[in-house]
This record gives sequence, structure tokens and C-alpha cells, in this order.
Amino acid sequence: MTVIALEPSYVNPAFRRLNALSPLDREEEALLWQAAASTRTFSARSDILREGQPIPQPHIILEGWAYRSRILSDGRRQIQQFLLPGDLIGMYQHADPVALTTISAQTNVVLCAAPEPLAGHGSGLAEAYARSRSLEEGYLLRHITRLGRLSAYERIVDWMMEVSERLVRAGASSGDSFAFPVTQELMADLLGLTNVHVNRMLQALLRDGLLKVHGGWASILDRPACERLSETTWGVASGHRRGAAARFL
Amino acid sequence: MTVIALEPSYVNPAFRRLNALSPLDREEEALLWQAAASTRTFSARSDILREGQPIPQPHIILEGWAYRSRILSDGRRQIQQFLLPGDLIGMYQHADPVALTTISAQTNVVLCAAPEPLAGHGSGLAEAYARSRSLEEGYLLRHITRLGRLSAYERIVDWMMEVSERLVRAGASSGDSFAFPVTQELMADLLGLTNVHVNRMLQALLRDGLLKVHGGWASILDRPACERLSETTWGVASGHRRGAAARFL
DNA sequence: CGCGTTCTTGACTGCTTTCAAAGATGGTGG
DNA sequence: CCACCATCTTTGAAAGCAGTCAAGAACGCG
Repeated sequence: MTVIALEPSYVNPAFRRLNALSPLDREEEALLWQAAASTRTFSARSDILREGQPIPQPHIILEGWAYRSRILSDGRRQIQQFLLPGDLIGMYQHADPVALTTISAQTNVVLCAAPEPLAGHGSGLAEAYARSRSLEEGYLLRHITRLGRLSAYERIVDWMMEVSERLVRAGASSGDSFAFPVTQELMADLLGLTNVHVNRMLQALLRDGLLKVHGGWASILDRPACERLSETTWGVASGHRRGAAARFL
Repeated sequence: MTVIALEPSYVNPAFRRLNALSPLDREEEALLWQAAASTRTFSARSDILREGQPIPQPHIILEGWAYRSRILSDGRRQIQQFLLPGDLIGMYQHADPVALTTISAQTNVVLCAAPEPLAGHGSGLAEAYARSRSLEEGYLLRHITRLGRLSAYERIVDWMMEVSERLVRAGASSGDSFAFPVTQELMADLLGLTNVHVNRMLQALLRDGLLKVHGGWASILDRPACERLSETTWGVASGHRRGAAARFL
């Protein structure tokens, strides 16, 4: 359809991701087009939002990579998550929300306001937002597991698998190779490592034929092997080491 | 007032916490009393909910300690967070939510259903729920920073300060000493350490006069010193190591 | 009082960090 | 088109924090 050909290209990732989370009706699509008509661009390496600052309204990332981080008083930095095209920013539902972390643009980042869902109507948009929040909570929980219990080698693989999945979800990548604007120092600050050790592990991963991260691109060389390693992340059974009988909610 | 004297005691933590997050009106209070009239109890060391299982409706913890965790296929366990009295479970706003992690009862745990907020009315309850979710996201982000960038010694202090704050918030503790039903093995699985190392760090913390954790109780011996250590958690400035000029959202 | 769980201790190993310096890369302006 | 500069990557050697393994002590519940 011609209509699709006329869509502003930068809308696609956000559109695809939300629509996949919950099908949107025509009016909701229109809301998104309308919102995407007025964008805001942040240049690479600038801050989009600072911790403690009020959030005027939720936004959607149309294009670019950003991250949420905290810097300790002695200079240590922890990146809590990366934000990719289609991700939501500041989607809180209480009065006067405030940024819980600083959000920084790694590449140039294009944002638009997240349209308010239509009340008492096809709830596709509200549903998509809610699912997106759940998904995000899942990523945070997974990152906690990654940091607490995986080795450096495993952390890198597991996170790359997550990035790959999220890019596919937004339709921003279709395969095992994608643009990857992340320095080794950033990966280190995300994964609780040092840049030196990240460098060594990336070499090992390349040597082992699992991953290639080089020159702003990443390739998953051996997806089955990566999934096998990353699959350790998948839980089972009871949360107790020595559990009693279960009787669920 | 006699009415208050007649309140079931186990309602207090949840009631206090929610009411502090956003003032509830009389009808909303009534909803809570009503919900708390029918409780569900889980015995210590049983699972309340398993990863992947559908969540019939959100619940409130009236009493007891629980935790969310994931166990890797090789037996490694990561506890993502502890759930304390007044905390919410499964507060998702999309259709057919599913548990993102297993939730296990550490002590006996008493739950009740979280009442649906009254539509188009004093939005105190909805506001309290939303604020609770924000708070929880903040705790997850802080835990990520803890795991990624704090030493074992710092992790323990920082987490104990969080627990203390959360207990006070729920009115379940008023001071620097509180019941603490957490084994060293659990702390290890929460903080990404081994039980052996947690043991050694707790000894060091006692020796240094910061914390005493013993016999099911915890005491903060030197709160200023603990806060100073934990304060490293407080961020500053730009998220970038070498940042450009900021121009915020 | 007895048994399982939890805590404690010691010696040894090893993954990851630290520090420092050299090499590669990419964008910019002459 | 190339020199230049900041940023990013790579390397090596040494140190350290935390893990592993194993065994004994203490605790708490029935």
C-alpha cells in the first residue's frame, strides 16, 4: 500500500514494536503518526534527562541508542539498561513523576511524545504501554541475574542475545548482524566489569566463534552456542534450595 | 478511636505504606479493610507463585517476608528482590499477566487481594499503586548498581539501609533494630556473593561497628557511617564520562 | 536430647582488576 | 589527501577480592 510507503521511516521501530505488543486500531495509529510529526533530537553524548528531574510527559524513542545510568560519588558508573528504538521513557502513571536515573544519548536520539491512550476505546495503546512496562521489568530482573550470577564471558553473551532480541522486536534488525554503537567501556559499565576485561572476553568470544563485535557492528556467529550459554538464564522449579510443598496463588 | 483499635493488626503495614504513598479516602480505606478480611497464608519456604504462571489478580503482602528469584539450570540462584509487608505482587495493567519470576515465602506470608481502585473517583488508591510501582523500579535499579559496582562490604551495608528504609516506610519497624529472617545464604544469593564471603563481611562489619546481624535480628550500629558508605550510591551530574552540553527533555 | 540447618574457619585457587603504555581508529582541518 | 588529535582498543605483569572445598561448631526446632 502506498500509505505505508509514505510513512516517515523513523516511525517504524516504535510503531512496529508497539503494534506487536498489542494491535492498534486506525485511530491509535493516527495518534502515533501525529505524535511522530513533532520530534525532538538529542545529539550523541548529551543527557536526555537527569535523575531527580520532573518528567513532563512520557516519550518514545524513534531512533538511536540511549542508556540509563548512575554515577557514584567516587566516579564509578553503572549503566542500568540501554534504551533502543521503540522503547518508552518515563511511562509512569502517578502525579508529578521524577526521573529515577539519568538518561543519556549514546548516538543521536530522536524522540516524540507518547500519545495518551484514548479513554474507553480500543485499549490497544494502553495495553501496548502496559506490556512494554512488563517487558522492561523483565529485562531489569534479567540484568540483575546477569550481574549477580553470570561470569564475565556469560554476561556478554547473554546481554548480546537480549539486544538482538530487542532489535528484532522493534524491527530494527532482522538477523544476527547489526549496528552496535557501544564502546567496550560502556559494555563494562553495563556489565559490572572493566573495559580491559571486556576486551579480553570479546577476544575469547571471537576466538571461540561465538560473537564478533568490531567497528560499530556486532555479529552473532554461533547463535545455538550463544543460546545454550544464555539459556542458563532460564529458571526452573522452586525458588527455594530446600523447598516445602507448593500451593500457589 | 475505637475503630482503629479494632483494625486487624496485620492490615497495618500495607495500610500505612499505601496511605503514605497517597492519602486514601474513606471509601478506599473500606475497600482495603474488606480485602484484608479474606487473606491467604503461605507457609515459610513454600512458593507463592512460579515463573510463567498466570497471575489471577494483584495482591498485597500483609505480613511476612518473601523474595523473587530465578534458578539457573546449573543450580546457581539469583534473588532479585525481597518483598516486605505492604509490597504489591503482580500489579500489572495488561491482559493475562504472567509471573516474571518465582516468588517464594521466606517466613509465613499473609496476602490479600489488592482492591481495584474506584473508577473516576478519588484516585488515591490508583495513585498509591502507581507510586509503589515507581518505587519498586527504583529499588531494582539500585540493586543493579549495587551488584555491578559495589564491593561485597558495600553491598551488604547498602542493602541493609534499603531494608531499614522500607520497613520504616511500612511502619513495620521504627528504629535501627528489626527482626531479620534472612540467612546468610539468602543474602549471598541476593547480593551476588557466596555464603562464606557474606559471613566474613558480616564479621568485618561487626568488628567495624557498623552492623550486627545475628540470631534473626539486625541492628544498624552506626547509621551515619552506614549512610556515608551507602551514599556512594547517590548519583551526580551527567551520565557520560566525557559529556557534551546538556539540553534536557 | 538429637538431628538438620546454619554459621564459622582455614588453606588454596582463580577470575577480575589495576596500572601503564603502546597501537589502532576515525573524524577534522589544512 | 594526509597529518593530527582525541577516543577507543589492545597488551602484559602483578595484585586482590571473592570463590571453592572441606570440616567442624553452633544453633534451633521438635
